[in-house]
Amino acid sequence: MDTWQALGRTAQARPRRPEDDEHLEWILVHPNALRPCNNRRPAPEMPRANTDGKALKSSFMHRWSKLFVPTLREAPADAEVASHKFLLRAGYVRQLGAGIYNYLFLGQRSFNKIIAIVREEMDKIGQEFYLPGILPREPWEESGRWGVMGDNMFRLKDRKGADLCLGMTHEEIMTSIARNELRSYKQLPQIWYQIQTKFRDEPRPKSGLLRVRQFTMKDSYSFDLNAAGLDKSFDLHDQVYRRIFTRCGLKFVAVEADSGSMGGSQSQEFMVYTDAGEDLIASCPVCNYAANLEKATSRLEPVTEIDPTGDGSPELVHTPGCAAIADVAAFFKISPASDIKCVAYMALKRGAKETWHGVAAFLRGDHQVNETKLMGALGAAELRPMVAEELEQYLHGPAGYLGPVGLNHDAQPMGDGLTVIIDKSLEGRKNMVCGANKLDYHIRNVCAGRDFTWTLAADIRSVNEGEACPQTDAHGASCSGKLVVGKAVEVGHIFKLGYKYSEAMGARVLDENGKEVTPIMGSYGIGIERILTAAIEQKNDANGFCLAASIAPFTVVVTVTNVGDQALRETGEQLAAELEAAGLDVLLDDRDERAGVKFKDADLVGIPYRINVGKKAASGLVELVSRATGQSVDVAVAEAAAQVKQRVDEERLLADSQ
RNA sequence: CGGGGAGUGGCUCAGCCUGGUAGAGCACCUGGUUCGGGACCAGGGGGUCGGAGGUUCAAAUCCUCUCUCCCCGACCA
Repeated sequence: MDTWQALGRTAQARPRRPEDDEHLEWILVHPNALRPCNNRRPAPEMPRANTDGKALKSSFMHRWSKLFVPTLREAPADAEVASHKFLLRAGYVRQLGAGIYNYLFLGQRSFNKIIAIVREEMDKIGQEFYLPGILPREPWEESGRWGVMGDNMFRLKDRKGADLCLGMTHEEIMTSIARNELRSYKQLPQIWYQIQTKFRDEPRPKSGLLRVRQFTMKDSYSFDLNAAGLDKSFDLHDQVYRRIFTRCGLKFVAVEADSGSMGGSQSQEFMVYTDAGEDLIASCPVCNYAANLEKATSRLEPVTEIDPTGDGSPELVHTPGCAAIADVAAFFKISPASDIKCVAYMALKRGAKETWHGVAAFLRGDHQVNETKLMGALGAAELRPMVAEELEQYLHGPAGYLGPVGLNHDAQPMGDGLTVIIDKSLEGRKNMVCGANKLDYHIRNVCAGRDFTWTLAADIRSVNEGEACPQTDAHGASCSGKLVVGKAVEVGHIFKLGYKYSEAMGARVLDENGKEVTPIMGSYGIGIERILTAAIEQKNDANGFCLAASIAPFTVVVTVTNVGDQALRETGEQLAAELEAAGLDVLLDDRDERAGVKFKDADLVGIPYRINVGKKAASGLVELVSRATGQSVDVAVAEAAAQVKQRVDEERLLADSQ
């Protein structure tokens, strides 16, 4: 109210002009325009009960004719994925640079609604903080991540030359607060969260808002006394995340995920299936198994070993020109499953200093290396293929003819010599074919363990679609399902971090025995714009997209088909006022445009309900159109508001019941 | 970072090969006719052709360098 009075006075200070009212109205409609940082708080509901005077009441209405909603008939050529095209066409966003976007009115409204849902749910389990986006170097040095983050971290210097970075995640900062403030087990558990801008200098921003360099994240961090406590915090987040995504109208799956460089034991991603996604998910249609391909396993059918030749001992065979698996298989008339494939890498180990180590990975000819798993098994930070000289140095052989027989390997991974790592599916295998580390030669009758050994055996392969589900039931019986692989986008991720940060940064509390202990941590993220993007990817058609009422910028648009007709205009105004009174976000399309233009625009921008005020209004009827189904029903003007309210309430009820 | 593509009014694009000083549709402004799925007529405004340098009497067009954006890959707590 202070704002309104102050503005009122300013406006009165000079002779009133007709446009003053309009301008005043504009500001009143947008109380946030005067807030310095409306990103931090959702648009507060205006205190409707406290409003006085007709002017204010009527000014509440959002009239399309007064708004800036720059819809585009055609999508800019730069946009490829559906969500990107539609966000641009619907006037939600405009691009400023690669992976950098302006949010316009509709985009920001939708955004604020998503944030409001996230906040409402997160407040049930945690406490909201707000940490800075610009961060000093020191905490990152303490955790060891100043170096690890590499070029993905935006770095800058202040005027004194001190190093700063733009926050890409906040484990360090939250942990520093915990270290400084938490003293006793009695203060645990704690769940602290924030909704804040993150910066990541992505090597390749892409797909509109799917991979960007500045985005908004809800990130939370839990501090518990012990593993059981962490399990609880993790489960709380799991439950709350499910509610958040459900309320936002997303169809999602929770999948097992790789922990990556975050460290930690368990991690779960919340994924939305869409071809625009960058992740591959393996899931079982029979049981509930679902995992990121970086993590997924499968049950392999036993391989029928081929018969040995000669006395069964390894035999050198001249195989000219057979460098590829397919050539070798054809030459020996065997299945690729009986061939041993070698993929040779140089692996980076990060410690006090960075060192590169030779690694030879062996697996079945018909399998593919999963580099995420491989790095995990090795404890490597990066991988790159060996070059020819390195192949010669470590394996003494040329590409295409590499094999495990006769290799000198280290006993421990990532030593000075060669690390030989085999996929578990090779253990116990017999009579296989492999390269001889000699141009144009292979060896047959090769048995794992007898003819070659290894530094370590691990699961380092990617599962293939159609392989058997790895799950077993309570009685130990195998699941009968076959895995299917689909593309998805990650909208949330929850991690059990363990002690990595609390230990590194020296956070300690006293337990009930007065003994110093390190709290155990979890970290949990939700990408706010990815919710919007995923929702659009999930529900769009030729005309535009459809958002759930919970996250749409407006719940209902009242389309006055012909504003030249005063009766229609008045009916529209009145109906919109009723919808407002019912607590719905209403947009009144009072533009002097042809009906077709307004219908197209309404469909484009994703508002879930539309009420057409047209010819039938004379007989007291309007049309209620659902964007999702396209279905239209005639309802009495007097009933329309209640009908929309009922549908929206049902949608919310449905979400709540899940 | 490797590979590919593109920069010409706000948007989509033509013109470039074969140099001669910029065009269409949509959008925008004015007037009129229209008015239920992106109307029509008439008139009008708006572009140093991403930037720099060069060749030439003359460059959107040819050459060199550079910047930006998009796609594939690498990468991606």
